[in-house]
Amino acid sequence: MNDIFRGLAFTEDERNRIAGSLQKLSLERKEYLIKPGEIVQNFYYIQSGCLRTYLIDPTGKEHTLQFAVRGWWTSDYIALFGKVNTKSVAYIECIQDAALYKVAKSDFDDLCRKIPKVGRLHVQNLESAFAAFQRRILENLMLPAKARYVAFVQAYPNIEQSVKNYHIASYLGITTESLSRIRREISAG
Amino acid sequence: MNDIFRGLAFTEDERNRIAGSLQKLSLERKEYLIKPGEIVQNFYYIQSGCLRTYLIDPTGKEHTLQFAVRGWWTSDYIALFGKVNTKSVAYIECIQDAALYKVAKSDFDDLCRKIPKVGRLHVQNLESAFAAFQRRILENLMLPAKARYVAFVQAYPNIEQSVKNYHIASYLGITTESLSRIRREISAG
DNA sequence: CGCGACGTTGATTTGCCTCAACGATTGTGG
DNA sequence: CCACAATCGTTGAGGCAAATCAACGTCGCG
Repeated sequence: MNDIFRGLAFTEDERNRIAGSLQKLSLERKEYLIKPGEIVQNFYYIQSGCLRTYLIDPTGKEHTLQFAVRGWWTSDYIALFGKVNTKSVAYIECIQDAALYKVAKSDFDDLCRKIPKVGRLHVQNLESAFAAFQRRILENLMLPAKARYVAFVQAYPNIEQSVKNYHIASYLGITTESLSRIRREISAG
Repeated sequence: MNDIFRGLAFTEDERNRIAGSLQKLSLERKEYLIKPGEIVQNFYYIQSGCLRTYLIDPTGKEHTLQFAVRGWWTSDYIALFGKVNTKSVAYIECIQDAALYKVAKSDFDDLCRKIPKVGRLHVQNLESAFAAFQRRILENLMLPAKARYVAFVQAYPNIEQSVKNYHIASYLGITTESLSRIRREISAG
C-alpha cells in the first residue's frame, strides 16, 4: 500500500483508515477488469503489470483510450465521473499479469474528506490529468500519424514490450497496416 | 458573483471571502486575455460573451482547444495545471464581447481549503471535465469529420452565431473548405 | 464605394484506409 | 520438444476522405 500515496506521511490512524478502504486483487493477461454494461464504482491502482481501456465502435473497430502501468490509476472514468450513468461503456483488459488495489469511489471520497492530504493529492492528480488531456487532444489535432507515434513512444518508453502493435495503432487512431509502414519509415531513415 | 457558485449557500463570511478573491473585467471582441509566453496564474469565469483558446503550430495552423461561453471557466490549463511551466502556450481570444470574473489560482486554492463546499465543487467540476475529455478524445478517434461536426453543433447549440466558420473547423481538426462542403452535404440532406 | 475578411466551389494531390495475401511469432496439444 | 494452428505483423495494390492550391462570390465596415 505504501507506494500508492508515495510522498505523503500519515498517522497510524490515517494509515488504518486507508488500508481499510483498499482491497488487493490480481489479474492475469486476457482477463477483464470491466466490461460494457457493468456497474462501475471503483478506482484501481496498478501495482504492477499493464491494463488497457478501450471501446468498440458501431463498426466494430477498437479504440484505445488509455494504457495503465505501474503507479497509475485506472477505471472507466466516463461512467465513474459522468453525470448520468454508472454503467460502463468500456472494456478494461489486462494485457500483462497485474497486481492491483481496488478502492470504491465512495470510500475514496470519504478518505478525501477525512484526510485532507489525500484530498489535495486527488485534486492535484485531477488537475495534471486535465492538462495532459488537453495536450493529447492538441497532439491529435496537430500531428500526423508518424509524429503521434513518435510522441507515444517517448511518453511510454518501456511499454512496447507489453503492448501489441494493434493496441498502439488503436490508441493513435490508425490501422495496424499504417503503423507498420510508419515503423519501417522510421527505422529506414 | 451569485451565479458562479450557483446552487451553493454561503454564510455572510464566506460570501465576503469569495467576493474578495474575485475581480471583474470585461473584454471586447478581438482582444486577447492571454498570449503565448505570458505568465498564467488566473482562472476566468465567463459571465457573458464568448472566448476561444487556440494554439498555432509550427506550420502556422491554428488549433482550437476550447470555446468558453456563459457559465464556463477558462484559462490556459496546460500552463496553469502543468507540472513545469507557468508560461502560456496558448492564445485566449475574445470572440464576442465578454464580461468576466478573474480569480488567482492561489486564491482559489485557498478558498477550496477554507470553504469545503467550494473545494468539493471544484473536485466535481474536475471530475466531470475528466469524463468530458475522454469523450472528446474518443469522438476524435471514432467519428469522421461530418459526424464530429454534427456532434459539435449539438454540444454547443447556440454558438454558431458567435463563432466564425474557421474557428469551428480548427476545433474539429479540419479545413474551412472541408467544413464548407460538409455543411452543404448536410443542408442538401 | 471600395477594401478586407470570410465562405464557397472546383481541380488536383496526398495520407491513410481497405482488401488481400503472405511471413513471422506465439501458443498449444500430441 | 516438436508440429501445427492461431495470432500477429508486414507488404502490396487500389480507393477514398480530406488537404492543398487557386479562384471567385459575398458580406460588413471604414
